[in-house]
Amino acid sequence: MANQVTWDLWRSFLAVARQGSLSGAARVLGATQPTLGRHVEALESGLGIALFTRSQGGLTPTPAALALLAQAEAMEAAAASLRRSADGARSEAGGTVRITASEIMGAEVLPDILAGLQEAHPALVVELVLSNRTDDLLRRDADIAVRMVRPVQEALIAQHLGHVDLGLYAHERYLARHGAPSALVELPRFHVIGFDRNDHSARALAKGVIELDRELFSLRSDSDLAQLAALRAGLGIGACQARIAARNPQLRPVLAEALAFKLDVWLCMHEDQRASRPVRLAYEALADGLRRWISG
Amino acid sequence: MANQVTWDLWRSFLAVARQGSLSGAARVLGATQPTLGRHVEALESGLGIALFTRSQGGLTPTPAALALLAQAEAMEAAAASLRRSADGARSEAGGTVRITASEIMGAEVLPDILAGLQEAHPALVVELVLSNRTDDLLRRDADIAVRMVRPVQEALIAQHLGHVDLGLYAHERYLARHGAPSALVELPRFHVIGFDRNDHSARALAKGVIELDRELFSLRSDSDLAQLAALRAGLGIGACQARIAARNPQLRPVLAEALAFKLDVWLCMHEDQRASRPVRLAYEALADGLRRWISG
DNA sequence: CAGTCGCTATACGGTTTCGTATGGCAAATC
DNA sequence: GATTTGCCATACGAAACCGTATAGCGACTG
Repeated sequence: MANQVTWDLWRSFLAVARQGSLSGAARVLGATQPTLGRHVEALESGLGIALFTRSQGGLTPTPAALALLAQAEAMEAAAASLRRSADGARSEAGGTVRITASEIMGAEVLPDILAGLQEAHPALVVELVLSNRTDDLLRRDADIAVRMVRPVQEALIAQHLGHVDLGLYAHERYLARHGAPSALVELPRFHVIGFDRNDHSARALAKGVIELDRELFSLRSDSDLAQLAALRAGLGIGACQARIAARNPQLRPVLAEALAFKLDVWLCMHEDQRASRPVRLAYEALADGLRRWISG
Repeated sequence: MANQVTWDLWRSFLAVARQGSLSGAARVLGATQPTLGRHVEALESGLGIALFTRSQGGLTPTPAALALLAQAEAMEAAAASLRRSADGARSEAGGTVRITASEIMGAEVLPDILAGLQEAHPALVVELVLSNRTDDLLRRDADIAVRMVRPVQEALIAQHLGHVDLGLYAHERYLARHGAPSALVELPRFHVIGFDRNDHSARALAKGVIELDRELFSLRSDSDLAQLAALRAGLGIGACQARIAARNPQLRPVLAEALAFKLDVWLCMHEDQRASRPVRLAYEALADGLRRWISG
């Protein structure tokens, strides 16, 4: 009853909630099922609330536990961040750095840059998180973020690297079969590849340039990579970075004079991580590589 | 050597780093000095790095430890947030809610609103953090934030409540002695109260309206409350919310027709906390009270 | 329908961890 | 200059914790 709620109990709580069973959590944490059972019991008694309903098949989180889950994950992210930083401080050359970027940047642009980084510093381990969420950094899910919007948080070091040009493209096979629109108003008669329900990237992309309506698209996907793959496969007309399109000569610009966006490229990291050598190395490599990518 | 780095070790690390001694940390955590010594030892051996240099007077953090400190604090904030949420889920009426706001709002506007909340829900405990930093919420240093800028993070629930009017004011005693400026260009000849080194609020306040130069001010303070106090004491001309100025009839508007700002008022909370009853109660009370304050 | 699998709950012995007590050291104090 | 204070380091007994083993239950399978 008067038991202390130690931080470790939260780790056990998180594992049990994720695995759905004491046994599963025990396997993940390298402990045993009775131990996890005791931890959950201690946490429940320390907090004074029920966290799981026990059944023979496992443990089901109560609504109260579900409400705590996201915050426990934030705590876990902080612990993981601490571990990465400490590992980076230990060895002179090694360490792990966790980078988040948009799907497109992460899959199409960063690999080349990271390959060079890996070659220059073989002991460096890079973790790459592809996500369009912009709050990975503040949740400490990552050390460095490549973003297309200007970050506003004061605790971040942010650097504007320039901008990439975007435009509409289509595979030459598609254009040979369906022709090409000669004006924006013709677009609805073609197969347009666009977002499904996530209008976030679209909002950032087309600030008042054009009214992007979900209904316009004949192929919808919230995965930018799926959109790019569809574009390459000749399914229709879609948006793409000019430099990425240039790598595939079969992709031809569409309505290039009528429609052109640009996206700013920002590189961000935590102020705290300034002293971390692996993070600094990766940051420099990304800044250098992205600048080179931007300028061609 | 092959020891596990448990989450609790970070709590001990944080306490030792803060207190500067094992004994002091032991007092804070309710443990004993040998235990804290063992924890630090285990953490250092688990991470493979030295965290403190021992001396007879206490323990001094190494640079590596200092680099980890901010992240450990983030972890602590997450743990505290978990505890608040759990406490709120336990009792039907009670719980603790942590609110952050700017100094001015927190000292001049919120107390009245919170008094009403306290009266309606006596078991509710309110923690008020006055800070102009905008990242308190994401670091989980608070549950609810009253901010004057639009938050951009997706994980936040944000509500625009309206805007407050700002203008320049001065005490009638000051005006009687020094007169009042009749145009903006005359302002440098008067005593102007403004910020010291923190130009953040100024940037948000005067977006292109007027070039605010630090040299313009004859009284400089980064504390908004100190600025307000100086204004009330008749030290010179300074910016103030119109409704706050109206409560003190001796404060007279200066250059009201030439200079008028407005600040948006936003109320934010974490998505995660939607299920938390005390947070929701405080959120509703703040939304209601602030709207009333804004509309007069 | 018997058999297997996966889970939780409980009892018990071993190990880890903690707290108490003590020694030693440096700095401040009377 | 003796004394007190505050600190870390170490040794030892006690308490808490963990893991092993087992029983019991339900669901799925052949």
